[in-house]
Amino acid sequence: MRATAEQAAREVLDVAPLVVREIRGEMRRHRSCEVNVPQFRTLAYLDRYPGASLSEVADHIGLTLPSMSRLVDGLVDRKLVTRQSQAQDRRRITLALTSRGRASLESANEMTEAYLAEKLAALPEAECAHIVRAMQALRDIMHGESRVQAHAAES
Amino acid sequence: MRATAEQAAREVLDVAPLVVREIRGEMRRHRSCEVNVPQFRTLAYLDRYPGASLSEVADHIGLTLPSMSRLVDGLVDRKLVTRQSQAQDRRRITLALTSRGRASLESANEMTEAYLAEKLAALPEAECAHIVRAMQALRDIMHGESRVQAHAAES
DNA sequence: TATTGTTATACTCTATAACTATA
DNA sequence: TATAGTTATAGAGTATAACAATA
Repeated sequence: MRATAEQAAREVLDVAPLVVREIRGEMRRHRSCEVNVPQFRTLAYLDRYPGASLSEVADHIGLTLPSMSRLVDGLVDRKLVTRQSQAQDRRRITLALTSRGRASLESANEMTEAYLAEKLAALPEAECAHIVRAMQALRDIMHGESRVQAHAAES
Repeated sequence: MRATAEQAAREVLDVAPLVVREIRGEMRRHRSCEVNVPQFRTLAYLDRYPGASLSEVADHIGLTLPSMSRLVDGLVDRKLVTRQSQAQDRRRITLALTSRGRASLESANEMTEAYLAEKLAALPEAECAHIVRAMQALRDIMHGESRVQAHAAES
C-alpha cells in the first residue's frame, strides 16, 4: 500500500504542473480574461467567503501578506474587489467581490472550464468520475497545517 | 455525460493550482533543492529524452523559445545540463543531463515525492489507485495539439 | 527565405525588510 | 508589545521584438 501512495505521488508531481501550465496558457490566450491564476483563485475564494480578511486569503492562496496586498491592489484598482477596514478592529480589512468582480470570475470560470471540459469530453464518463473523485481526495489532503492558521485567523 | 466532464473540469481547475502551490512551496522550503518547478520539469524531460533540442523542450514545458533559452542558460551555468550544436544542422542544439544534473533531478524528485507520498498515505489505498488512474487520464488528454508540433520537431 | 536559437528590453510576480496604524 | 496590513526594494521568471547564424 505504501507503493501506491508513492506511485500516486510520482504521477501527481508529473501531471499537476502540466495541467496548470495549460490552464495558465489558456487564460493568457484569451485577451478578454483580465486575471491570472492567483487572481482568479482569489476571486473564487472571495466568492465563497465574502468578507474575508487579507490574512485569510493570503493563507488560502499561499502567498505572503505583502504579495497578497499587491495582488489585491490590482484587483481593487480594476474595481473587481472592495477593500474596507472593519469597524470593530480597524487593523483588519474586509474584502469582497464587486459585481464586476463576480462577472469577471464567472467569465474566467466559464472560459477555462469549457476549455478543460472539451478536453475531458474525450474520456469515457467513468474516467471523468474518477477524476472528480481523485481531485476531491487531493483537495482533502492538501493544506495539512495551513488550514489551522487560516482557522485561527478567522476567530 | 456532459455534466460529468464539466464537473471534472471544475474540480481540476480548483485543485490543480492548489497542488502545484504546495509542490512549489515544498521545493522552496528545502534549501538543498536548487531547481524550481519548470527547471525540474526540464531536467525530467531531458532524463527521458536525452539529446532533445531547445524547441522540443520549450514545447513540452510550455515556455517560449527565449524563456527556455534563459532557463537552459541557468542549468548550463550550474553544470546540470550540457548544450552543444548538432553536426548535421548547426542551428539546432542538443541538450543532455550531466551527472550532476541527474543527481539534482533525483534529489528533487525523491524529496518532493516523499512529501506528496506522506500526504497521500493518509488516504486508503483504493483512493491512491484512483489518483494514479486520474493522473494518467489527464496526462493523455493534455497536450492536444502541442504533441504534434513536438513530434514534427523530432523528425 | 525559412528556421533555430540568442540577445535586448521590459513587465509581472513574489519575497524579505522596514514601516504604520491599531489593539 | 503584538498584530494586520502597507510600502520599499530587489530578484526571479517570462514575454515580445530584434537579431544572428544556418539551412
